[in-house]
Amino acid sequence: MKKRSLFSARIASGFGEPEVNLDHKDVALLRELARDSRQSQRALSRKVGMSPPAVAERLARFERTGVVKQYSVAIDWSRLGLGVVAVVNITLKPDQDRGAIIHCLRQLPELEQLTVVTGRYDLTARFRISDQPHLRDLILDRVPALPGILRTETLLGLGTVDTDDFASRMFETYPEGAELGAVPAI
Amino acid sequence: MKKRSLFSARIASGFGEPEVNLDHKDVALLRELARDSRQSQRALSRKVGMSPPAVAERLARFERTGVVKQYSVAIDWSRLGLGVVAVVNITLKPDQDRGAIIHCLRQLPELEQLTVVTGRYDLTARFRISDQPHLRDLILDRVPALPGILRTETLLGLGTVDTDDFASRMFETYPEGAELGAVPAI
DNA sequence: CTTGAAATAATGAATGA
DNA sequence: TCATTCATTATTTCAAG
Repeated sequence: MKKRSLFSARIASGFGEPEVNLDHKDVALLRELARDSRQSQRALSRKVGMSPPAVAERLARFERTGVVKQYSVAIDWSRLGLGVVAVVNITLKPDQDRGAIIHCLRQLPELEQLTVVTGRYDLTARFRISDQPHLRDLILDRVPALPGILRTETLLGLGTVDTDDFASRMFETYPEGAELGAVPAI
Repeated sequence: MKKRSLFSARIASGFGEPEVNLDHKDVALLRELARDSRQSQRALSRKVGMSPPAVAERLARFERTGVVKQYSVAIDWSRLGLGVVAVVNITLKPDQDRGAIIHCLRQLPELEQLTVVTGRYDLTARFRISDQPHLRDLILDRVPALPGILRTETLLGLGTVDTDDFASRMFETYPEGAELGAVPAI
């Protein structure tokens, strides 16, 4: 079966920003950063077989080209009283301005993810909350109060797999010797 | 309006792990880490008004108590040829073992997020793909081939707001002087 | 990209609040 | 008990090859 090229170098057809080409050492570096972004350049240099200045230069290039948007931290929200996830599929009123409602939804601190979609719904929002009263307050009071929403459909999360480790897994799919840019056929 | 306590100290009702108590400096530290997790302990110590060893001790405590699961990196996937998101809502066959299908879905490298839910669907999956052929291969061939899936409903992503910055925004909602654990009423 | 020297940062012990 | 200072060790950065 033909392998699919994911990390190929091409220009994104006029929209957005140009794509970036990565070599094996870039992928190895990103894999290590995805695993632990706080390790030193020296530790990284040992793992990918380069000198520390070479690592520093590549990290700077990642930031310059925008491949790395930021170095962040994965929080266990259940330890901070925000262990409940609610997925809310939203249908907007016809001719509703998406920008306005998106702006309003962004004001809600519980919003974890908001995706504009085509299909059965117009938006899918993912909220992180603490408990039933919190859910009721959000779904029955605050979200319906927003202008332009025709109806919502709430799914209560029972557990999430793979929340934060897409990057780790994606870069780990490319072992040291593999052909760059090829996802193994499943 | 009553403020909702999010970061309160309590035991998570017998399930999961105990919750963790944070003070103002913890929140300030997590806010800085969410903004840039690669900055030095010195830089962190200056920003939160502590000595570097005190910062080191708190970072170690975050990891020990599990509040921080890992230090990660936010990738701009559109720069790597994975700029398209597809949300797939999945209904399982009755009496289907969730574990098996979840295990299969996890094998797909394109899976970015998988949430077990109650409501109209049984699972909602979020995939990251490159283009139309990739989407067709995934949605028409590989996902339906998985055992136990009754039907799927695909939403094509047109754009995502707030993918990675939930932590930043959540911790920024708690400014220096604010009462710990209170989300401002909207 | 690598090497080595200078600047900067992390770690741990001793100490004071 | 907790945070700070200081000395030691480690890392980052810069210049040169």
